[in-house]
Amino acid sequence: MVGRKIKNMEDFAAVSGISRPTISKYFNDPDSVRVSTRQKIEAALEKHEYRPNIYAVNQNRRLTKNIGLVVPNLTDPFFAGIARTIEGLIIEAGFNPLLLSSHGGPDQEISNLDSLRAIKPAGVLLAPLGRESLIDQIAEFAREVPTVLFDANLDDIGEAFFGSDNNQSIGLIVDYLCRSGEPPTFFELKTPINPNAYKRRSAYVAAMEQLGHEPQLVQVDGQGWNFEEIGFHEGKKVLTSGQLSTNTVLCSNDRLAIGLLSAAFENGIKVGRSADASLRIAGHDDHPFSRFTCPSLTTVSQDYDAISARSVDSLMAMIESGERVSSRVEKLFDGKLVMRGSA
Amino acid sequence: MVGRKIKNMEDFAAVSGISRPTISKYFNDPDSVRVSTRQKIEAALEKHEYRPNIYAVNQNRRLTKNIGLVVPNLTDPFFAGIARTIEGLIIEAGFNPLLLSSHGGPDQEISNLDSLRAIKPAGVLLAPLGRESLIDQIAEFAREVPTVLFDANLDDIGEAFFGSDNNQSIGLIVDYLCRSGEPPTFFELKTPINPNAYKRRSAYVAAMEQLGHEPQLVQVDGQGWNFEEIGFHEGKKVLTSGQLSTNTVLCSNDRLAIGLLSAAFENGIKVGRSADASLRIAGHDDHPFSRFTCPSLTTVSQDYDAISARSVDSLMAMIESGERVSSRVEKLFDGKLVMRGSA
DNA sequence: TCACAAAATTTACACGAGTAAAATTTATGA
DNA sequence: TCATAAATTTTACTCGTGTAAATTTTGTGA
Repeated sequence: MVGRKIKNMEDFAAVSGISRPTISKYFNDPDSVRVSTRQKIEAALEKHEYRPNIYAVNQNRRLTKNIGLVVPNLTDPFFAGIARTIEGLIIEAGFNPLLLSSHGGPDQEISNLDSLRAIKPAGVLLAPLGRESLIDQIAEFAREVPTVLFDANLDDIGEAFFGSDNNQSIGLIVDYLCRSGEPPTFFELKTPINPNAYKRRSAYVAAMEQLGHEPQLVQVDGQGWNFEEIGFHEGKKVLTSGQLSTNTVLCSNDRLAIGLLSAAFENGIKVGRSADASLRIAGHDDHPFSRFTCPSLTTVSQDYDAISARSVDSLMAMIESGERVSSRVEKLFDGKLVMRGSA
Repeated sequence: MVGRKIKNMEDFAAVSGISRPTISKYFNDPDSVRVSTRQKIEAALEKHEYRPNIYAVNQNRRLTKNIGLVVPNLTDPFFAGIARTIEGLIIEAGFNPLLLSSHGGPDQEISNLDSLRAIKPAGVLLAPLGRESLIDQIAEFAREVPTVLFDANLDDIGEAFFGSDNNQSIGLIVDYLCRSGEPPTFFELKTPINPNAYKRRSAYVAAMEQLGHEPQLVQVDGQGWNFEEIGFHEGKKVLTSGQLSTNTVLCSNDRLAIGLLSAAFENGIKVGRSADASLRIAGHDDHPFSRFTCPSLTTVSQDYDAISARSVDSLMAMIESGERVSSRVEKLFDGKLVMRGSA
């Protein structure tokens, strides 16, 4: 209100009648100063509006309060949702999240790690793309900065990994599909960009074999992250060429399934589990849009609340203890069957 | 490779045989030093791996190289896509984008502006939520920091605004729908959170009246950003209660339309422009998923490449000149009709 | 009232740069 | 070869804060 502007901590110390080091102490932990002085500081704070320059703060602190959060592709609502959840948890823990997206590109992923190095984060949560070629660079980063992986695992990189148990979740839906109709054909990319896709493929094969059915893989061409597009175009080919040996398709992920649903619709193929339908389609992930496809998509949901919570917890524990963990933790969470209209 | 680590600019100056101030100059503009010294520096850079501490840099620079980018909701693929485009443009211009999402909440929006204040950005690109209650705070922010608005306008706030011409785009699709069938009913939220929604409502009314039809508004309840959900639930009610006086519905945005499509499907109503369809549905925005709905969604696309480019350009011009513009610029871009299966 | 510990203050230095002014070197052209 | 301007170096100060050590003040209990 009054007088000249407060431009630094010294000015603020002057108007609040407290020494600068004590002010500094207050901002690092308000409870570390005497109650009476805290009240003085907070009274002054209301009148004068001051807050520490974060650049000066971070330059001098041993460790910043920044946490990096890297997701493969923010354009995918699935990851956007997860990012939002994790951001919230980081803030709750008193840190500043810094969200970066690799946009599906390995180069961008490395560039993101470089940006993170520059801000000297206390820790990083990374959902890697999983490209072999760059694993060494990621490994080196994880050696420099406390890093927790989620969503996709990289052997022995980072202090911990939290993700979904693809064996369990794929097993679950394969089992359901077999019980309720013809065994599923597996629809996926020939060369997936996501490491989870490979796990799901082998999980499918294993599940089918265990149930005494022969696995049927339909592997289509396609690059990049526009899965709906790929599912649509390649799905059209598959549907018209008679490649499907059963009336049931399990897609490697929901976005492929959304494209395939669209292809089926355009070809006049009725999808669903009703008597007059000729095709069943199921997905994996419980993508935010899966509820609103026509018909709504039967899928498996990942327990992303648990994955997010454990990832953040484990990173925080590491940061607070100041030590790297001795043995790397890997924890896989179970998926849940989400039965809807399409299968 | 050799010897001790480079920990600051002084160390690096030593190993490269150049004085520290010259090194500093180099990092601010490599072309500002003699070619021969630039080569020496770059040679040393390859051997020794050093880069300036961004906190120390930003503390001392008059102006940081940070550009804030605030979008209403990153979970919406529409905004995620725009954010990605703009981020790219900011990087091209030699600045560091800092992406923040308001998550649809006015409080988060203000909190984002606060975070931005802390990093002292050279400029900010803001797509505001448009809540009346907080306009003063946003206005104050825009006075402190060079700000360009996009997507949604706030009167007289910021140095410029770039967005879509809702009158033109809504006019376009109303015209098309009227020419190709029954005039559309307008499906929207009773109390929209987005200022564009109000513009679209009045644009619809104006377009209908101009064509000699009576505007029909169906305004449904619903809070928040889960438009598909609202479109689905409220759409079901509307479809069963016979509120629609025509067989054509124009939704205020694509996400509502996606929900409504889903509702129609579940009620066994065939949507499209074929003879056997009993309902036409159209949207607005050309949402990334609109191509893959069943049937695919007829809509209007916004020219977001132009909006992004002009927004960034105009902010950069302001930053480089160091001056605020004298007269506020407002530019609206035309939308394009995207004809697909649903109408 | 006194002793004692906890908290605050004073003092001093560090962090890693930007930057301005003066002195020096280098490159360029006649 | 010399004059000249441009680039570089030297020197010195600045930014705003963290933090350690020594000293002083404050609060507490007997």
